[in-house]
Amino acid sequence: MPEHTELEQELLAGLNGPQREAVTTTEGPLLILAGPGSGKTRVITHRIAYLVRCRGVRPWHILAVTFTNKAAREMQERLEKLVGLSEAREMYIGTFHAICARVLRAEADLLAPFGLTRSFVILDTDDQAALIKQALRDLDLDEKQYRVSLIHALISRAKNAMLSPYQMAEQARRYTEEVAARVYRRYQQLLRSNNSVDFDDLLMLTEQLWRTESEVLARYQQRWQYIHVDEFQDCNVPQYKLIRLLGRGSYERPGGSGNVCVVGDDDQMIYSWRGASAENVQAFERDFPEARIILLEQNYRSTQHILDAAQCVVRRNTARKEKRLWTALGQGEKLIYHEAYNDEAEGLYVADEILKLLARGEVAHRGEIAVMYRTNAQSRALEEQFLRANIPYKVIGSRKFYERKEVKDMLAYLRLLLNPHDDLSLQRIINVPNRKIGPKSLGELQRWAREEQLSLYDALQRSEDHPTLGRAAKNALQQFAHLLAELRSSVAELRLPELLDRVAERTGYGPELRASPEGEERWSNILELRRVAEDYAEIETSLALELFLENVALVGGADVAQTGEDGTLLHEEDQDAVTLITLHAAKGLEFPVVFIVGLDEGILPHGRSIDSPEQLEEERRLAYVGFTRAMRRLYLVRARRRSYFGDVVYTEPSRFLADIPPDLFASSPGSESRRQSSTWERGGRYESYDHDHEDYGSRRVYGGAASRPRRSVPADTTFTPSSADVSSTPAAPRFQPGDRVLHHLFGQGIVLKSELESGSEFVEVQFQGKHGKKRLSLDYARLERLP
DNA sequence: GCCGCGCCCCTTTTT
DNA sequence: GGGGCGCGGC
Ligand SMILES: Nc1ncnc2c1ncn2[C@@H]1O[C@H](COP(=O)(O)OP(=O)(O)OP(=O)(O)O)[C@@H](O)[C@H]1O
Repeated sequence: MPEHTELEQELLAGLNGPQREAVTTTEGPLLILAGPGSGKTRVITHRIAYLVRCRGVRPWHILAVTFTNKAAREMQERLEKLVGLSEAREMYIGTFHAICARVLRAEADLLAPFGLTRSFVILDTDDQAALIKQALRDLDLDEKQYRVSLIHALISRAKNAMLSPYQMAEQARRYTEEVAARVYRRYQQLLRSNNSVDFDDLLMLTEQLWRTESEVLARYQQRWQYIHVDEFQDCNVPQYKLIRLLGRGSYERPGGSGNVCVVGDDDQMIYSWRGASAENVQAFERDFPEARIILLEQNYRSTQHILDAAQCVVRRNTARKEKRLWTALGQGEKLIYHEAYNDEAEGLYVADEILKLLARGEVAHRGEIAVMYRTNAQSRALEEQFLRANIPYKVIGSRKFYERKEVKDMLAYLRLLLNPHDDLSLQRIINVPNRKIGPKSLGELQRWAREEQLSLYDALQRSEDHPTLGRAAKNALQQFAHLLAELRSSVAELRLPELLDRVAERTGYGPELRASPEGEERWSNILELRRVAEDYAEIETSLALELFLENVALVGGADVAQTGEDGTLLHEEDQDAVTLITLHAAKGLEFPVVFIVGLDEGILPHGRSIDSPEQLEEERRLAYVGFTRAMRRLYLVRARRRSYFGDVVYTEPSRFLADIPPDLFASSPGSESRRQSSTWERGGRYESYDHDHEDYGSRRVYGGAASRPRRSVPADTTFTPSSADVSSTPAAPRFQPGDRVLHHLFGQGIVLKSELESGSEFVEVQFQGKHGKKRLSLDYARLERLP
């Protein structure tokens, strides 16, 4: 078939030898171990495209698993480009948790033994904590002594090791763990009586279902015949077991296609705290002994200086296999190191530098820039400066929006409509807005519900029969019961966005917020939530509710972008923005320009990891992951003082800086920041030139250890950007006025105009229906041309 | 029953 | 810098 060869040529054209081998080895297990930027993810996407377009594999037989939502979205987008929207939509691409949620929901009939029904809800972190707290109270344990966060972490660790409460108690190595095992038991009871699951349950229950129900497993083995796992090094035990079951069946009942392609890099293993372990690679080799192993050695992402620096940091880890990694992209620019006076100045420096990059045209779009940090808390200092400098940015993985009270309240209503036995949500909103059902009435109702073995919802419906509650309380409860029943019946009548409207209006929550000026912002948040719900308007409402709530729980909603001026929330595709992201979430991504901030002892490596050699190695890998995200320019930034929980703390430079040979650094760009640049004196003493010269001499310097190899001055040459660095973008517009287009959210539309602006194409599209006219950047918007 | 104040702890990292 | 929680005043 000649088209085949042509297609094949096209797909294989952008691949090197070993990559081609990986892509065309479509049958049997495949293990790809390779360093960053070597095209592992590219192999997965091209392999999938090859399967579908050259080997005639139907797209619904394809499964691709990622670890973060962002990675799943990126892969979906890459595949849409390679195989087209309609085919890509038929594949299953998602995180383990999302896949498990989908499986469990689909197998609703078999959930009864687990104490769940189809309408189970996935609890977010806060709700999980609330249940732990409840469990502690039920067991008469002191919350001060047994901190919720600690107990929660211990329970989660046990669940990820697939231990039952009983097994956890047996294996307890300290008293706290024994107590946690008791809490675990109660916590599971509470979860189930709420008809709810936590994140760990999703994995464990699916594994259990597949392991015990062989016909069910067989169906999924039939369905997903080509399995791909990205970032395999971060698999934990239940996740690996899922892959094994799907690809090879259980020891007792072998099965599955055996077509399992896993790709990973042990130097990028950064989730061992979540149960990831290098043992999974060994397990894979044991369980799939015939696996073809392919190594990739050429890095296509970064320039040599960046790679060198990254490898110098990770090379200090013991017990790692050295991998060859080279780039043909040339030496490239040197790294830029900057030391700021404090964390505020750190943010200011980054913001300034970004403005300069844009002004000089060294970077065409803000989207080419990412700022990475170790802890989420570090984003605030950056955000403040970005707001001041009017730099649009987006914080990836920020859950802030979904943590707002009004948003949580609305979501609690929605969850209750789906799953009336969600006592947690009912408790939350029974008196929101105020309907005179205070803690006393609620407490009495709960006590009674427990006594009568009713869910809170059923108890509410029958509150007339309550023996002791007074008339006023009963009236209030009855009225609320009717309200809920009425809202529940409107699920059948309304689309999801309209359902949200009805909830807001009928509960009186909307009117209350709109009535006061203070409520205005909160009301606009509810409108924002409604906007997210609009994506589900076309789907049958009860299914839409399920999907919407699942998405909120697992994805934490859209990545939130914020404009400079007014702080309004905008969605990702709406504008060109700088990315703010944790090092963890950045794994698998790449950006032309990367800033890593907080290269301080205590931050990176994090203070909690400093005492343990294993954890310190993980910090090193984290730095490695961060460095290797950069394509052509890498900034390493730190602050000498930092506010920590309010008070000021002096920091020392990260020990990782000392691992980088000084000749890989350029000086700070520009003359005015040269004043701020810092240097190490010959004696290893650290000295700074900006602001003041107060003597902090008693503080120790540079990693604190005199024995540390000391750095000399990073060469103090002026930084000159090379013209080759300016990224090139197409000179001709892709769309013309009159073109018919399809957008994944807004549907069909007609291009009104198209213009090129600093190398990016912007189109104005008139969409059909309520979306109306929109201006989109083609750098972000996914637009398909329609014939 | 509501609200405001002050105290405490908190921070890894993600689903 | 901030969120949760308990206490005390209205
Ligand atoms: N053969 C190739 N020719 C040109 N570009 C390539 C080739 N292989 C990979 N690339 C490019 O290199 C970059 C890195 O690829 P990719 O993200 O797949 O690497 P990776 O191994 O998954 O990296 P990481 O481990 O850091 O996630 C991408 O921009 C990709 O398009």
